[in-house]
Amino acid sequence: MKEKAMKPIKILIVDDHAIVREGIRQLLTSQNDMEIVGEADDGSMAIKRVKSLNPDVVLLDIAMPGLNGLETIGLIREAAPETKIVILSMHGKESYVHQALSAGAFGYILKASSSADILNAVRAAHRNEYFLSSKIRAGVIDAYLQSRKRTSIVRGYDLLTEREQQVFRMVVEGKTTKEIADILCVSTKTIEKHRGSITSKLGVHGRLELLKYAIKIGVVDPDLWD
Amino acid sequence: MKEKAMKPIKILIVDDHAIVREGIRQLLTSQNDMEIVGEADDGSMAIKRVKSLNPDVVLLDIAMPGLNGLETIGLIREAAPETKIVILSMHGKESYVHQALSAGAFGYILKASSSADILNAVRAAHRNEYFLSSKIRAGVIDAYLQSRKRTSIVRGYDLLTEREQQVFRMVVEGKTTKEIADILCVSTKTIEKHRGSITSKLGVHGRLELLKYAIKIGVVDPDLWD
DNA sequence: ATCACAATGGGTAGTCCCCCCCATTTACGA
DNA sequence: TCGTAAATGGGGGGGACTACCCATTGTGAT
Repeated sequence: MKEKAMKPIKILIVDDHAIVREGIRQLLTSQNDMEIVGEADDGSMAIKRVKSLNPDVVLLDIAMPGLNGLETIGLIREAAPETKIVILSMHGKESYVHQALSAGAFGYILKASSSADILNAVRAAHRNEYFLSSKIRAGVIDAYLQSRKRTSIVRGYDLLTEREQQVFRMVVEGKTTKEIADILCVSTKTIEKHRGSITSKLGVHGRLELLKYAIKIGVVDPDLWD
Repeated sequence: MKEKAMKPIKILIVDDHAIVREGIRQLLTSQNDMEIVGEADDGSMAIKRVKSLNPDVVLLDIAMPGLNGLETIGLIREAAPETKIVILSMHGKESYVHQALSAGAFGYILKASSSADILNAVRAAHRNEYFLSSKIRAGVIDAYLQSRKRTSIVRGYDLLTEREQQVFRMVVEGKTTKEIADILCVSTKTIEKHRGSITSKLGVHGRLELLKYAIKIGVVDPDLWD
C-alpha cells in the first residue's frame, strides 16, 4: 500500500554455508521492502558487521564454527539492542528454540521450511513481533504447557555455578576426577563435591548419561569431533 | 565453444532444506549448459525421481531424514547406473567422503564452499571425472596415504563378534555390566569378558569413550534422542 | 551481623569398571 | 584329530566413581 514511503529493511545474513547465503540472498533481493547490507560466515564476523552496518534484522544460523549462534545472539544484542535477530536453523529442537528465544531472538525458522516463512519472520521481527516456523510451534506449545522436560534440563544446566559448569565440561570431555583436580589445582575431593552437586542439580547420574545430557543441550557437539 | 550443439545436463536436486534447494536452483538455472529436471527432499523420493526423470547428475545432500544420502547413493546406482552422483554436504568428515566415494559418488562438495565448486563438480561428474571441494582434498589424501584411523575404527567395529556388538550397544545405551548380564541371562563375569574383548579390539577405554566411538561410527545417533 | 551459598578439603563405604589370571564346552576348519 | 576361536564362568586386585558424613573460609544479601 505505502510501498514508496517504506525504507527497506536492512538485513545481515550470517551463515557459514555459502550455498545457504546464496539461497537467502536470491530470495530476499526479490523483495522490494528488503535490502541485504552484508553477510558473515561466523559469529565474530557477525558482531563486527552488526556494529559497522547497523542492520535492522540479522538472519543468524545457529550452527557455526567457533562462536555459535546462541552465544552470538547475546553479543549482538549487547552491541546493537535495536537490531532484531531471526534464527535460521537446521534443527527444530525445542531446547534450541527455547534458548534462542530466551537469548532474545525474535524469530526461529527452519531451513527446511518454506521461503515464505523467512520473509514472514523478517517482517515480523522488524515489527517487534515473534515468528516461529509452523513446524516447531507445536513443539514449543507442548514444551511450555505440559511437559517441560527439555526446558527443565536446560534450566538445570544454567543453575550450575560457573565452577560446576567448568567441571561439567571437563568431565564430558573424558577427563577423570583426578585429572580435573590437577588441572584446577585443587584436591580430588573438591572435584568430587562439584560432581555431586552437578549430579543432584541435573538429576543425571554417571559419566555416560552426563555426556548424553551435554550433547542434548548442545554443550558438546558430536559433529565437531574429529 | 560448441554451446549450440550441447544438450543441457539434466540435474536432480535432493535436499531436505528448501532454502538450499532454492540457492542451488538459482545458481544452476543461470548456467545454459544445465537444466534442473526435478527436486526431492528425501532419499526415497529421490529414487522415484531418478527412475522417472532419468537425470544425468543428482546433487545429493548427505544428511536427510529417513533414508540418508549414503544409503541413497547405492540405491540410485542400482536404479540408474548411468546417473552420476554429486554429494553436497555440510561436513567434510573424511569418513563421509570415503564412504560416499566408495558407494559410487563422483563428487563431494561442501555447502560452505563456493558456488563455482558446485558447477565444477556437476560438469566433472557428467564427464565421468571426480571432483572434490578443495577444502577436503587434503583430508582425503591424508586419509589414504598416512593415517586411516577412521577407516580402521569402522573396521574395528565389525570385527567384533555378534555377541560383542550386542553388549557394545547395551553399554552405550547406558546399561551397567550387571544389567546386561541379567538381560542376557549370563554371569557378570561373561559380560566383563566381552567388554574386555571390545576394549582391546577397538582400543577404546571406558564407557564415555565408548559412547563417543559409537556416535562417530553411527551406531548411536544423538539426533534420535528424546 | 547473620544467613545462605560457593568453594575448598577430608573420611569411609560401597559399587562399578578394568585388567590380570584361570577353566570348560562347543563348533568349525586345517 | 588337533588347534583355534567364541561363549561361558570364576578369583582377585586396583582404580574410578557415588553417596553419605564432616569442617573451614569467603562473599554477598538481608
